[in-house]
Amino acid sequence: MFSTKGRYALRVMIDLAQHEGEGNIPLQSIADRQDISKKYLEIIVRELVRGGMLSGTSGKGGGYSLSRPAEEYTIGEILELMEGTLAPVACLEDGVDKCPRAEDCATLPMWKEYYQMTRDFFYGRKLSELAG
Amino acid sequence: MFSTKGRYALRVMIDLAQHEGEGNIPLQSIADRQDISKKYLEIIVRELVRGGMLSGTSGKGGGYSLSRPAEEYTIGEILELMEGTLAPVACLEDGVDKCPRAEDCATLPMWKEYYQMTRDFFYGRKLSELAG
DNA sequence: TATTTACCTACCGTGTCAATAGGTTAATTG
DNA sequence: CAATTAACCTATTGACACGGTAGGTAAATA
Repeated sequence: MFSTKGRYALRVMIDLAQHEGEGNIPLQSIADRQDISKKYLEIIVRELVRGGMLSGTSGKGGGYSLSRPAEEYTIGEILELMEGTLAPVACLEDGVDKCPRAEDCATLPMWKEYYQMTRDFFYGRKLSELAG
Repeated sequence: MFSTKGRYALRVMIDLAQHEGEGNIPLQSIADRQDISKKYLEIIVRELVRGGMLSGTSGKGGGYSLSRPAEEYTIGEILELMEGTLAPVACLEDGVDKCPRAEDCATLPMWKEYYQMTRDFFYGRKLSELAG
């Protein structure tokens, strides 16, 4: 189950995409539109900045703006940044099979297939599609 | 991310499917083969029994056995029983849209599509496929 | 200089996860 | 009947993440 962190991050990104070209967007206005506590959004936005998704400008006239055009973001990269991974099970994280039972695990192939399907799904969707 | 509860339950079900027709299988033997604490498996197995997946018999010669032939189980129903839901976001649980923003939510259609894909994936797989 | 806004650290209550401990009930076997 | 086997039940624990709040500092503009 995706956490609110991932879902809110997506909504912030969509909101910014919908205001593309309008310069810096103050977090307060995003919080108002999305009806999410600004304080909580600060945490989410900070991670987005650190992940290179957004850039923030301080001071009067400041706010946040997308680092790239909205068409150049995939939903997958945003979700993966916030959730840490899209893997359905821990033994698939990092692409490394660390489980000692991996060789004869009856379920691993299924998990791998599902993981691939999930990545295809979310990396195949652009931010601009959801914002439009 | 699927919890160990769901993953262990799957392994128990597969183990039982692999010993189909051998009568009651004591939990201890499953725990040994799967290298999982029997104590912890008790919790998982209890839920499987309550969900109608297994039946347990007490006493000497007792143990657990599948309630139906292995071909008649889907992976989806097992996972859903243990995890509560396969929904990727809370607002899709129970099939009820309780979110007040549902009407103009930019992400809801995507979550619905992913949910459907997930259900198709796991309900399209039989226990007997993984056990064989 | 005052205002605006991002940025930072810390904290907290709740809940779930994964697991352990220690017992009681039920059924079979000798 | 007694002993054994195995399911069944209740309670507890430590660790951790989630969702959110509080209060402050730094930077940039008017």
